[in-house]
Amino acid sequence: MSAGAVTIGEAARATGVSAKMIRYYEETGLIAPAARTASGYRLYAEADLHALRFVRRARDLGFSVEDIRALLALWHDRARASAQVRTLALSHVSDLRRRIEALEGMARTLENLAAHCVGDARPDCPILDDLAAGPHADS
Amino acid sequence: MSAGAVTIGEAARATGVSAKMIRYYEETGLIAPAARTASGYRLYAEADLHALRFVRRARDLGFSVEDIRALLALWHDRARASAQVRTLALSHVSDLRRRIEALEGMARTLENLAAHCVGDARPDCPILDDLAAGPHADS
DNA sequence: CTTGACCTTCCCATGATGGGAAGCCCCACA
DNA sequence: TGTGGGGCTTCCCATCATGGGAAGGTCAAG
Repeated sequence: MSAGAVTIGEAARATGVSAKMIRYYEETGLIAPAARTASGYRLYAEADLHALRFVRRARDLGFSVEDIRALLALWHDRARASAQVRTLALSHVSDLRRRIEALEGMARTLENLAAHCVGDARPDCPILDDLAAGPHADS
Repeated sequence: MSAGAVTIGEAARATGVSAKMIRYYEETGLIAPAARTASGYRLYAEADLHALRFVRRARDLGFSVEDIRALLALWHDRARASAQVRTLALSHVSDLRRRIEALEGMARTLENLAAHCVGDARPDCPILDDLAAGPHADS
């Protein structure tokens, strides 16, 4: 099949995962230790690149490295139940939704405050007034 | 006026900022070094607590410590233009909105994938298939 | 005077990433 | 055959905001 193994720089270019991160993933056991040349260079075969692309895609979807560890295990487990994958994905979605709500709350509050701030050369500013009032119950 | 100064633990309780963080904020110059008792205990007067509550509120609204540094400066500057505060706040809002959009994209993608995954005992799983396909253009 | 709760400083860890130094390796070209 | 430049190796450090914990001093109540 294809030419065979490539070095870490080419693997990085081919997968969108930086060489730094490839080494880090190896060090933390997320991916298997790469094969090495006689002189110690890491070598990546097509299957390794495939795994790296998997990791990259999962990172793009916001999964933590720990989550990806689980996803990779499921990927490699041909006897997995798709329910497990689905559960993992949906629990990540609720996490995302929770974070989105938190950020939404902040954005809404700030937009409200900004809407009441004339924003001219005068010093009067409801935004600072709000901050100065300290921690709020919410919104 | 009020009873005077309190120790760091009471300040933490009174402001919702942990003692650890209070020391950190002092170390990094976000807040002024606290007064000290003869034996070296930090002491916080009402004005200090006010500043800490300001910081806490700003953190709750997602401002970075660096942003808060600017906000505190504006707060203390009685000649400030409210426009400056407003600009800072709105730029933070766009940052929040950008992050929200990124998370939304992830959540939507995962929900789509999950919707196509039967999630039973069988191994077939569009979620893993997607991940295995590697980095995507988007959505 | 003891006890327990508090304070001090100092160091370490997190998660995922990048920066950079020192030193080895490999290929192409002269 | 020698050399230059680019790529590889490992190792250490920084980020950002936060917490944990150890070793040791302090304070107030009993």
